[in-house]
Amino acid sequence: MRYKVMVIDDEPQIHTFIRISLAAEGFDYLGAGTLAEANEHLAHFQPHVIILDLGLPDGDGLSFLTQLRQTHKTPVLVLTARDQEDEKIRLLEAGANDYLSKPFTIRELIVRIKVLIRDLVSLEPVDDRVCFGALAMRTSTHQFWVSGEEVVLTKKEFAFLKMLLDRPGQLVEQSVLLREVWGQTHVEDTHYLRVLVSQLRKKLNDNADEQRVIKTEPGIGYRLV
Amino acid sequence: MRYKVMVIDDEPQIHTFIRISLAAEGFDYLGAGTLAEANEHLAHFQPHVIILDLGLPDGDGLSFLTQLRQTHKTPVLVLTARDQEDEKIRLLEAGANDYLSKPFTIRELIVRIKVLIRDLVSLEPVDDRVCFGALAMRTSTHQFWVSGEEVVLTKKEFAFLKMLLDRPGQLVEQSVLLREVWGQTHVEDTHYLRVLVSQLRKKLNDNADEQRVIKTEPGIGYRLV
DNA sequence: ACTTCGCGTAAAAAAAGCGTAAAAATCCCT
DNA sequence: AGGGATTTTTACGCTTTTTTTACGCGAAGT
Repeated sequence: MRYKVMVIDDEPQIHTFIRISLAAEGFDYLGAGTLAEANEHLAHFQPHVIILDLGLPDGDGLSFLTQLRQTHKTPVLVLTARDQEDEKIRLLEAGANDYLSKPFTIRELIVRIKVLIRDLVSLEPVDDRVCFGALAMRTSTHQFWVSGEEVVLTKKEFAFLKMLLDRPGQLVEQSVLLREVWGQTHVEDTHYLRVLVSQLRKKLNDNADEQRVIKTEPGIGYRLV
Repeated sequence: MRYKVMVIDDEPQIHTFIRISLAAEGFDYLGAGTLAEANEHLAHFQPHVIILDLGLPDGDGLSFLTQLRQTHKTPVLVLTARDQEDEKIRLLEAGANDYLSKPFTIRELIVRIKVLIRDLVSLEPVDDRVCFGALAMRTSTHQFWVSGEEVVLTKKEFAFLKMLLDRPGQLVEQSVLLREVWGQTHVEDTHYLRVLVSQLRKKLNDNADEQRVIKTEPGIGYRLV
């Protein structure tokens, strides 16, 4: 199992340092120079750990973190130039899992990454099957079942249902679904959701009146019941 | 749920500081001055988190940690006087989950304890149900109940009731409600409130004269009773 | 006693939101 | 490069929600 570490920083030097050290430890490296790029990588490669440097050109690290935590629990280690206590506390409370202020040694960074993987990543279940009522899903093989019958889903359909199944019974907001499935640029295109849900319900035979599995909360989002 | 934090240190001053701060956060404090004492507590009280200062009179912290990890996975935060990198790395690799070198502020210690609890101890999902009298509401699923019966609410109705339920029994001003539910542009459209409350009372059967749950404070706002 | 103010209610009008179908564009294979 | 599957766009009917409007009532003030 190779773990993927995403590094978000705008200094190429830092990237070089970290990349070499990560490789030496057997980790895969994913580089991002901007938050936009980071969001791209997040959707495509699903990193196991994120190293986030503050003070990026295209946005504020704290709000990136807050937004990330709405959908992901990926461990985040924050790097910062200033050693300011208030900031430290705000970030940790917003969901950061560790914090390192410059200057730091690369050795310490690597050890802390390894601690995050040891404590938070490697204990996740190996069998990634998720169930809810008559629905079942396995991410690793991209399979989906309704009452034991396999149903073939498209990429978007799968991503949508995964969002709901990862939060069984909970309401997931439209904007969250749109951002996760279609990307930041389509957070307001709610008609995508309507078309997809309609299609999905046809596939799942989920039109038995008033007892739908995918429940619409008008104006807010969807949830499973 | 009260979390138990064990502090292992031989300086009484540190104990005092930490004990007071832990109490303020709602955590239970367990003090140990020696490793022998720590082992006692461990067996009897099963703490959720351990704060371990190095350089204790009766033994070496590293071997304590190594031994602990053979049987327990209780999160450990290590405190140390020296900021020596080799030691840091050795400890983290031996199973410590976080590390803080002196001098540190008590605030940072507390925040890091809270992070350990959040990330490693309290993995159970939180139930965000809020109750007041016969009313109950769960934000995460957007559900609402009156005397156990679910009542379906619209977006505005839900937002309005959430404002009142978040401040149980307290008076909430009209302008506050309007700003929160309808936005800054409608802070003076008090007729919105009247229409919505009327409709809401119908839904909640809240017209039993003079004993309404949603109480009007004429000219000021609303509150729950 | 009359006016004024704010509240509650009802009903109509407007807006927003949903589900569906089908066409157009795009993607992704071989 | 072709062709089927997928995604995006577009349009429309329909329901629900929100906003507007109107009116009656009672309390407080003049």
